[in-house]
Amino acid sequence: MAKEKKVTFADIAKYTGFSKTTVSRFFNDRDSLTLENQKKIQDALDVLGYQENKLAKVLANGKSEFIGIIIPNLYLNYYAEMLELLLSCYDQYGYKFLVFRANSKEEVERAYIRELQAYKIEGLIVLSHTIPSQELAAFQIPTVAIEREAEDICSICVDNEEGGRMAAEHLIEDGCDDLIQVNTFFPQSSPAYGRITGFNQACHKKSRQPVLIQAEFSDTYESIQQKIAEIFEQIDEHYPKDHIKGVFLANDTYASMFVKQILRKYKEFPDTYKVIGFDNTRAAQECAVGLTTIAQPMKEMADQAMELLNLQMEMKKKRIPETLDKPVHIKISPSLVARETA
Amino acid sequence: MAKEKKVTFADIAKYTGFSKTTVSRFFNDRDSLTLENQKKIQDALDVLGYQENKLAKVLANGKSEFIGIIIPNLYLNYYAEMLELLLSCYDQYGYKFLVFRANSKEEVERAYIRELQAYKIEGLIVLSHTIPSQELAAFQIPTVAIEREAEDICSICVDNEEGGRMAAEHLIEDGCDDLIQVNTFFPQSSPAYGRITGFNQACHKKSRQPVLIQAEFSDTYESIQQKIAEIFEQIDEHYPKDHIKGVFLANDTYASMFVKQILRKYKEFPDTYKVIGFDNTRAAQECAVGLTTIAQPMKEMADQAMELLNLQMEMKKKRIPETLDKPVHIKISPSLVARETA
DNA sequence: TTGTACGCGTTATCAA
DNA sequence: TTGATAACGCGTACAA
Repeated sequence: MAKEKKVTFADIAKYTGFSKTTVSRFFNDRDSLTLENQKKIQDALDVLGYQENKLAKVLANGKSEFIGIIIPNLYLNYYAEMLELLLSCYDQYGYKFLVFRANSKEEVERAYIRELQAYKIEGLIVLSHTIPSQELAAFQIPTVAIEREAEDICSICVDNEEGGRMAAEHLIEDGCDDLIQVNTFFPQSSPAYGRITGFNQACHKKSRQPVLIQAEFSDTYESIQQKIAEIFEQIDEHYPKDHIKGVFLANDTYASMFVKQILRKYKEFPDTYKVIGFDNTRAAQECAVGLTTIAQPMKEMADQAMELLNLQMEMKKKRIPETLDKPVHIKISPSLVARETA
Repeated sequence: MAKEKKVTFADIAKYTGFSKTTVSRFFNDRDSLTLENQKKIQDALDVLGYQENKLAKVLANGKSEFIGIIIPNLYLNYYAEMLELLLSCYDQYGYKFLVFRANSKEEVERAYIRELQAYKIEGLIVLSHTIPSQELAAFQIPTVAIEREAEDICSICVDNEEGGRMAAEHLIEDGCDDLIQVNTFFPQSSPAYGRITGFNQACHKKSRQPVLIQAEFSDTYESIQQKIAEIFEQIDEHYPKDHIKGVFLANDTYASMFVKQILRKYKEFPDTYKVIGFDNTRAAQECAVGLTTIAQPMKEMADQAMELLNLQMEMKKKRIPETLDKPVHIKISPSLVARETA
């Protein structure tokens, strides 16, 4: 039956004989109190069992220290790892993260953002692709996009063109007869589109003709697996058995599935297939055969994202709030991690 | 230079000629206004561009709608999937999730919880193992533990004993000569300990002598992989080549790595190994060879966790707050998913 | 170095 | 059906 007695500044003010202001100062400007009085207040805090209320604090000073994150899903290793890296930034910055799982419906995600605004988030990290950056920009919240279309907002992306080039060059050097890309459909505004152009460019430079297979990949793991199986069959039937087929897939998960199909059919990984994934997530490490992949430096991307976001947040908190003149776009160079599949 | 003008109830009260109270009612008890006046206020809202401030609301009514989540990591598929399922509950319950990544240091995790308390979370979901349930209970926050020690708090766990039994029985039926468990060190209070006892019991029932290999698995993927490789070598050298070795591992990720080691050595998955994992996460699906595993019904666990948490939260919000007499522990039955490895 | 008085944006209580 | 007023817990000018 013990009642929940919330101890407030008023209580500890009464207890110590100071005013609420002094108590407040104890937390925000400790040095302005004498050591003796600091101790008095500290004692009162302990005795009365004070627990701070940051919501009240936020209401008073406007700094929520909240960052909203909208992330498509966590079954793709890439997003899970990125989220983990972002969350880990708490220790450095002290921001708290309100996380929403995007669900691809514009209206719903819009509602998520409204909710986040209602909680006075100071910043927003968007990994979901659903809402155009133009609309996001209009919210007037410091925002950073990671690996998505971001014309009107700040962004961190891997240099996808470079990645595409690296993959193509590696496959060509590896003696591939056929150069095949497997990817999803996405608009040219998507940063991932750069991979396609980069891949194609590198091929043309060597006077080679690349092939692009695009498919609709839905949300569930099973259906993706199914689709990959179909694509493998298609490739395996269409190209001559003795050709060396170089296949560059949209991410490690897809690539890993592709490798699995190859193994299912050929038992051992044959010389006639070269496979390259993208991201270098743990999916690449878990792959049955060491998966060659284009690595995104995830840690660096997460760090830079937080730095860029923090910059905007700090600017906005100044006495005369500032804004970036125009969105900053940071491109991070990928690197090729050569393993067994290419 | 457009100034950030925050529109408040006061503004729309002035605009419409009503009082703040009436405006508040518009949101919380719409029907108590005439339709006509509802429309007036709705118009004012649109015209002035009102955005709600839930922080102020929370300060006034005490309901933050926050749930804190403390999760060990997201590189293990199990946690990532569970987090995704939990986050998805927003649509059903409307709770917002403040997510912290645990880091195994008691002091640090304690600080996380203090921070969560400062934001007046209404509930807490703990997947991390660091802080004993007794201490967690003392925080007096509605709490649910998922798959961890939870003597003094509510919990959702898979029936680990049952899982261990199923694995043992399946391996025995499969004609295994040796019955080996690979697991981490954990205290008997850990729910996962039940797997060991369940496995052993089932073995003894059939007059078989199980073997337990325990090892310290650290945090990074590489080191885990290394450790699994060592264990595989150890097993492969120690047991006769022609014996059928049944190996039951702590989770799908470990099992998948183990399978990978087998393949590395034997190219094809041999008849002399039977492998069973645990969880049935995507790691099991991604495994090179279809991995037999003990499935945790994750969706059901997440749903029940939210339901149990919500129950406690609702009880606490009553006019005369109630509490569960004693912690509720829900055990969910696992199921064996037979694939190719056993 | 400390205190007074008011504001932050909403809800709750009581009255009309 | 509506309104006045006091909370909620803390920060911040401004004054002392």
